[in-house]
Amino acid sequence: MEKLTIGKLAEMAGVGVETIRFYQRKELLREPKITTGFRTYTDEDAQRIVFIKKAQDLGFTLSEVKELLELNTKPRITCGTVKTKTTEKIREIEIKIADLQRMKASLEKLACACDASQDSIKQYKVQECFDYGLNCKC
Amino acid sequence: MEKLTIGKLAEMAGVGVETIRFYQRKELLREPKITTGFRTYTDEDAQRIVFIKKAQDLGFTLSEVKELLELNTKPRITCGTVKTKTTEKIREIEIKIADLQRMKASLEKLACACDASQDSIKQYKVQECFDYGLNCKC
DNA sequence: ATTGACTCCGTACCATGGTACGGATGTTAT
DNA sequence: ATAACATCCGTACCATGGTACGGAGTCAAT
Repeated sequence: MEKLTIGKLAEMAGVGVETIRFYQRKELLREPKITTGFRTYTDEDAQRIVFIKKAQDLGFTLSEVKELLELNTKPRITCGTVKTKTTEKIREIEIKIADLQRMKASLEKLACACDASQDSIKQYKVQECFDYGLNCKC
Repeated sequence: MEKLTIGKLAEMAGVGVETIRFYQRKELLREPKITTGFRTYTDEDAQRIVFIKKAQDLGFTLSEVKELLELNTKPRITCGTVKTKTTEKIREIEIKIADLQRMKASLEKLACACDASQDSIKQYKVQECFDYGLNCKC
């Protein structure tokens, strides 16, 4: 297992040094003991950061990510606990997907309205274009 | 055209008074002259706020909404401009949906593994679940 | 042993999208 | 005319997710 300084870790994980310190303050990342003046990190820490970033990209907030990560680290975690948390997250994801699909549908109507009447739409204000798009039957 | 106080406007548009003042500071909303001690607003202001909220619901940030609204004041606004911005948003949303669907599939495997085996659960880490999916056969 | 790069640490600051406070002033109803 | 309420205005504050600063300590090489 490699020993990494905070700078190396940051580079490996593709984040800034300050971000790592921020995650430690937020308890998303362990704070290793200072063995020799500086802290030493491992590959696992890098993987954890990469995971945080990935989950974040998927629309999870840092506190949600923290919850997810706690599924691993909590002692005496039972199958039931994992399943409950996981199922909760699945529900949340489903809601997010539904929201995004609703947004997408509205935007598609808007885009379609723009296609439909190239000439006449030019006269419209943006608001009207939105209204037209949102009520458009295409 | 009705004369509205800020309170009436807020009520009409379904936002707080402070939100209106905030939008004015952000130049999303005009700041009407104080004719008689208080500012007077019109229906158009209400419609503008409603538009802002609508666009926000579609995933536009306030500065993106501002850009959209500025298309009105600029000459030769084309539907194409709106369409380009809209299409960009649609792409963003599609990517988010795809990511969430991948994540959901991974979490479903995890939940399934919880059902399948009580002993092996400790072997599974959330990260692995996200990264590679579980080796679960269910 | 000194330079230069890196780290440590607390703290301040940034953007986003608001929300709250509170004293002064204005309007409206009784 | 006086109470009751609304508005005005600057400013402070909130959460989220970081980013930057600066003095001090540490490490590794020349």
